[in-house]
Amino acid sequence: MGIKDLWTLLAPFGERKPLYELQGKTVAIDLSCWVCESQNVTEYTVQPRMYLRNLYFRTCYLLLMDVNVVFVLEGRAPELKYKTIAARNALQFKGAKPKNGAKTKDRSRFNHTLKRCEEMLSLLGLACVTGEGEAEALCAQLNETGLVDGIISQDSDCFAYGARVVYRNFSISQQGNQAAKGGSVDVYDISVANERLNFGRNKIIALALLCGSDYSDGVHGIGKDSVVKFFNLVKDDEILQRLRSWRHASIYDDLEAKICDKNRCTSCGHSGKVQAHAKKGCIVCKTNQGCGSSYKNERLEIKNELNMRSKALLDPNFPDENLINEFLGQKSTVSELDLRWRKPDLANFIKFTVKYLTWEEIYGFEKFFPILTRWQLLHYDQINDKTQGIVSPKFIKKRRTLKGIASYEIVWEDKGCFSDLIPEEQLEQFGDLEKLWSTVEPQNLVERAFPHLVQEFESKKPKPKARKKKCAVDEIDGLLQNISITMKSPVKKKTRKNQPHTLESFVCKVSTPRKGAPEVSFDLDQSNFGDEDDLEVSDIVDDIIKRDLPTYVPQKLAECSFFVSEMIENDLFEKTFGGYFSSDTDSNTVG
DNA sequence: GAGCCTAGCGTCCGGAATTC
DNA sequence: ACGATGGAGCCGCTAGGCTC
DNA sequence: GCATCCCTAAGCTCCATCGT
DNA sequence: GAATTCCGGATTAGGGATGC
Repeated sequence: MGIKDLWTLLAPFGERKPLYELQGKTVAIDLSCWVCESQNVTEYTVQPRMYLRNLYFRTCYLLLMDVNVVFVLEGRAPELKYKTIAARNALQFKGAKPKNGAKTKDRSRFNHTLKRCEEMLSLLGLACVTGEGEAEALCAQLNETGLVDGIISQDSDCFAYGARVVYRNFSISQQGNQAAKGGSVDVYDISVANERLNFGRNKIIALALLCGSDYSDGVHGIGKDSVVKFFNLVKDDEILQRLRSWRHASIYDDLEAKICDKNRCTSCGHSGKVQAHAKKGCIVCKTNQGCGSSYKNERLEIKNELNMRSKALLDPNFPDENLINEFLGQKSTVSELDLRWRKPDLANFIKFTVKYLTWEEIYGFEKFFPILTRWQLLHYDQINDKTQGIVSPKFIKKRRTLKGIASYEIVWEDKGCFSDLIPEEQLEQFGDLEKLWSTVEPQNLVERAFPHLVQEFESKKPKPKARKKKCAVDEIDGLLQNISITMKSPVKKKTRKNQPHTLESFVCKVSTPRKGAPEVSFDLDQSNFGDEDDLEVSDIVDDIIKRDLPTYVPQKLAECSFFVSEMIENDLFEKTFGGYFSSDTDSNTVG
């Protein structure tokens, strides 16, 4: 699809990005690309309207992500493209033969498909734009004139039509390497390619002429490598004139004669044979043996261009001016776009999906309801008639966080617009009607549209208890004043899950009575400790180092083998308690 | 390609690899 | 009466297999 | 009854129960 | 070179099985 090998050449400039990068942007969508893509997924007979289903979910995704979308439909196909269209028809409707009389090379059937898409999009409140020619041509024009930030398309033709940014391989799938971010897209910015390789729109058209595109087969025997080599010699704005000059310019005859001249050295380009220059040198190069090699590359480049030229001129129409005009000619003039998102039509959408997607009414409602509520949140202040076709927020149920976005779960109620939409038995089967009427919306939108609801919800909700201040090590000093060491049985108390490493908990642990060991317990005023105390042995030791403890404290601690071994391991015991013990005492106690 | 359904995880820390 | 505790249920996210 | 070893889980919130 | 992201290993608490 598009210009042969162009995506390969542009690949180094493409970047896989998460879809949220499109947030706030305006994008033109080549609708036919999405339709073709979906139809290629499954056999037409298995799922004839996959394109509608995927179009719906993709569009919803973009709308809920705050992307302004402009769908562009195909106009009249250029004659140049009839051959491609016939081939595409065969592929798209595989398994379902066209009805009697249907032409295989026109778009009547495909246009019918696009019309159905347009109908569904209009139920979503979105307008489509139809160009006079190819959709990608209009998309590119919108992009070139700055009316949209980029184009979602699979078709590399866009660049030949003048597109600046193309989003390719659009996917909202939660799977793959961008799963966590929810969908991804390849971003191609032609200005980057132009900047780095002087590879612009004219060269892309030249590539289409030489290698082939939807409009032509290109020149037989010419591939992207030789074309790229040739492109390196010519500036972007000179390339098309250069191709035109192939047929008439006499310079090519001279170059051909020069290349074929057997009395010209292929290394330096001067008179004489390369072997002779190698032995006796070149007079012009002023060498006695060998010669310069500056002509070597130039000769290869000239040969490459002459080779391409000879192949191209076998086609009497080369270069095809119709094709150049197709890409460069301005077909439609669009000076402004109506980007307004109109009110989604819930009732007719449900009828539409029952008819074309065989969805149950309640499923259609479930899928469409969040679109309607989002539209309401975005446009609430602009809705004049607040009774028709909208719902009212009943209350905020709870706070939610979706993909890191702080949100509220809102329960809505119908003011009588949507009764009888869903058959009673489906409602009964569904059960939880509050769930059916709930949506999750970003907090900022809810606060803007329904501040009273937020106020009500926040005032009802009990404020979380203020956490106690984290206890810094230097604050322990005061706390330790309250410690009194007594000889009594330790209080057996089940430790809390994820209990912090408090001095108390540590001492309790090491003082677990063993046979023959004196029992030690610390009475500590626990109330002054914070919830998040996170003291480890090193913290405790640091603290002990800082102050003068009564002699008996380290002595008691020294009796705790666990504590001592920890400290020895960390080379802390000597530093800390060196002053309290003689070496004899040490050797008796430690170990 | 995208949704649906089901099942399972949910500690911290530090170094290596990758990206900017 | 109040706070601590434990447990059930839920939440947010990810993954895999299947269906539309 | 206690110590030791080995294995596994590690989210949050609400609510009922229990002890002080 | 700094910042960020991943991933494997470490840490901690708790529970169960086993042995003394």
